[in-house]
Amino acid sequence: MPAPTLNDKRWSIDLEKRIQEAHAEDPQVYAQRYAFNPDSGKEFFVIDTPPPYPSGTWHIGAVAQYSMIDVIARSQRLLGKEVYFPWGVDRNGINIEFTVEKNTKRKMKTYDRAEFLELCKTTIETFTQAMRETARRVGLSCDFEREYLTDSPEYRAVTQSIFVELFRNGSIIEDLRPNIYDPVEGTTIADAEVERLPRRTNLVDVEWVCEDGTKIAISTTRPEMICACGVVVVHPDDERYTHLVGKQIQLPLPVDGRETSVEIKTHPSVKSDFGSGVLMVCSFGDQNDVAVFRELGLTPFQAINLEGKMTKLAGPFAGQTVLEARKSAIEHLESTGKIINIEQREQDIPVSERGKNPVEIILLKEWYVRQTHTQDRIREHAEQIEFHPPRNKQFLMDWMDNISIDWPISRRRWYHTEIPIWYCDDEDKIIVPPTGIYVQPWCQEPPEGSQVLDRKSREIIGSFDEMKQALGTIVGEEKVFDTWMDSSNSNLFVSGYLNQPEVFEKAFPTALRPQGKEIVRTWLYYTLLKSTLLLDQPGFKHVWIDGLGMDPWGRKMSKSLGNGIDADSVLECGAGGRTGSWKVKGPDKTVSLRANKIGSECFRLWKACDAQVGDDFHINPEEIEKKYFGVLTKLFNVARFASQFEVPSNLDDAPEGLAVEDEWILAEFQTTMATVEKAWTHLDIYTATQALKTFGTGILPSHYLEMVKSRLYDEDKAAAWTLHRMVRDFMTMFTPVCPFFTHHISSTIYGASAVDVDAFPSQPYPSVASGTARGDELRALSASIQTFNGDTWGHKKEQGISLNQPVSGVEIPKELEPFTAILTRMHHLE
RNA sequence: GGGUCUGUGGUCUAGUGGUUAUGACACCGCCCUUACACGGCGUUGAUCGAGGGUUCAAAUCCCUCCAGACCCA
Repeated sequence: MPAPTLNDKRWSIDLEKRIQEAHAEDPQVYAQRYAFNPDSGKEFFVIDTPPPYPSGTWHIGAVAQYSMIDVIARSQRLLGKEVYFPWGVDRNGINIEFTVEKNTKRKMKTYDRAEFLELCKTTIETFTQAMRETARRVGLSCDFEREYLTDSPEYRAVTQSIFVELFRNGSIIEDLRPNIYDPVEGTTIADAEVERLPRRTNLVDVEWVCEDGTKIAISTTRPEMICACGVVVVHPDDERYTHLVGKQIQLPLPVDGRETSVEIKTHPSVKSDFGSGVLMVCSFGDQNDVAVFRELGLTPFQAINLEGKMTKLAGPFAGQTVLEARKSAIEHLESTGKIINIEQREQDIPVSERGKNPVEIILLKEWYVRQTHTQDRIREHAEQIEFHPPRNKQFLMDWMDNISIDWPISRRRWYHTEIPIWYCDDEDKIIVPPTGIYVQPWCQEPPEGSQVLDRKSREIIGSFDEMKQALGTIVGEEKVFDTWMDSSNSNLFVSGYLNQPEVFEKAFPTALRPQGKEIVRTWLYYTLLKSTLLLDQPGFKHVWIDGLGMDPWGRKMSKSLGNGIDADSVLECGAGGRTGSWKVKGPDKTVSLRANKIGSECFRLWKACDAQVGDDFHINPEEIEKKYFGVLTKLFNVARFASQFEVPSNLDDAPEGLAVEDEWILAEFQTTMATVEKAWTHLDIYTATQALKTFGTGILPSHYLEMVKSRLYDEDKAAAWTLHRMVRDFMTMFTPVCPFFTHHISSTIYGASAVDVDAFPSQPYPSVASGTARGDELRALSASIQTFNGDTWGHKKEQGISLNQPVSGVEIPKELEPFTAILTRMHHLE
């Protein structure tokens, strides 16, 4: 018997790692395979990959999602596209600031700004390195050479230039408006960054007295805000209070610097059945207050300052923090006998997503991206984008329906992109840098080429270099951008906006935005907003929105629940014979999970096969191994079996004299090929992988191989050609899912790697293709063949005959008459 | 409190009006058969979350409820 050219007895994690290391060894070879080559003449397929944020370990769910983006990248290369699969790292933001504060036990604002920035940079670099390694380990075919960092001067320059462009076209404005503010971290935040946490609070019923002496109770959880009360409102239909509307009502607490009573008005937002049905509206206790103030045209009071302390307005409580003032206010009300009732209540209060601090609404002069005026236009653009799965488009639409205010983009933090503006003495002129130059206005003068603009009209007045002397003292902006202001440029950046105009021409709208569904309202929405405001175009051709990685019981993985699974431990499971074990907190008790071998190929196969895009997926290493490692073993062995037979010198053209079973399996194979090609074209990973798995572990080995074994041993040329042609093309089609597996097999047996193929394999035997009479006729026999084989194996078993022993009394059905010879030989019928 | 999505054997999953509901894993039974025992073959096992409705016909469409996830107030 000839020896197989595939030496390894079976697929293993050590083999996987050997192949992987060899793959990355030569940067030239790597670049040849995976780097973006804009001059290739092929159609572009630019992927706007989600630049991960380095913070310790990379979430296994995100790694799984990322590996599917890689499947898309590789499948598009296979379909002949020039793929740009960038590797970017998102490094701006408050997270790294928190990490540094925690590590050094010092608040950011106690540092020298430059010193703090340096600390952030070195800290984030160590996290970034770990992430690069995981990315390679899971087999991402990114263009690592061109790595981009969102905190690099190049990236930040693009953000700043886009800001200037948007400012000049009127999409960005500065204004004094109520903003959501985190007093602990000292910064404005956007609506999208607010979350809600349950807290116990006191609901206090306070007695207020009307000018006519009527006493009414008003319930509030925020008595300290009474000093900012601008109006007391009741529902217009609430007959209990009709007679009081228009009257003045006395504030129950002392105040300083404002009138001591307010008018009673009506407003439809009041819930008559809540408490007494009377509501005090303060600037600003919550978002509803903001809306009422705006609708009634009231002048807001500033009760809380930037440190989160009460202003002069609060009279005796001025200078206290919000919480202290709340306590003092209750004590004061109690001592004057104005408290009717206090009850403890569970309430969801708004906190900042990053710092978990209760937020306040404060009037601040900030920069905004205008968005309320352009929602319909974004919707029109979204209509032109293909969503995968289509239903996840709803997340975007729902969020857009909720948008009622502009997007505040300025932040009072440091490790972010600086707002590129200098203000002149006269307050009428501002200075902006030239396009493509990164500036830090808090510590730099405007660079050469900067321009002076009119602050109101946005017109260019002249060049800074010429006007310098006349401008007097200039002050650089200290504030920075919201990180989403950077992230929402990612598709522009990777498509070559500003830096490579000739590439951008062909690359935009960006082919694909893959992302998780939890950041639809931020990353996806803001990116679409930008492309609408800047270019009046949809940002993407396809948006691919995946579900979240959950624990084995379907719960979110989190540190506090103790149910996380480390990505590296799964990818390394089985390397060097080391098994993996995970202790995961389940709903009832801690469960110990064990697996012997997984690795990147098995992990990718699992994610590709186990869940449709968009569904949340459960991550259980035991299941990954049990369900999918065997598939790799099987496919490996089919290839190993094939490798012991000589590879025909001409694999492209079919030899004369194919047997009927060869034609039959080729008919089946070509149907699978058609399914796979269509699925890869439509970014449908699940269907492609399922089709390959079903064919490769089912009908091919169980029926065809068993049938033609004896012919192969007899050195039958037609059988060898059929088998080798199928194995080669199978590996090619499968390469997006398991690149190292298929690379190894194809280059070992056929001398050419499947990962380098840049055209989908052609039909090996067109005369039995889908739609041909001959092909349909043969495929119609598949069920019969499988049934007949199953019955015959079952019959032998019943008779206690081993499979290689002759058996009598088995009838071959009429429709399988053409297969009589081969079936007789296969089952040793007599 | 509201919205969106999801709910199919023990586990995961296919199936968007039409025979007896797909497949995988697990379980159990049998088999070392010249690629593979990290394998092969086979048997169990689901009133398709619950209830109601539309229809000749419902896992599939509609309503109500329950559970979970995500988002929002």
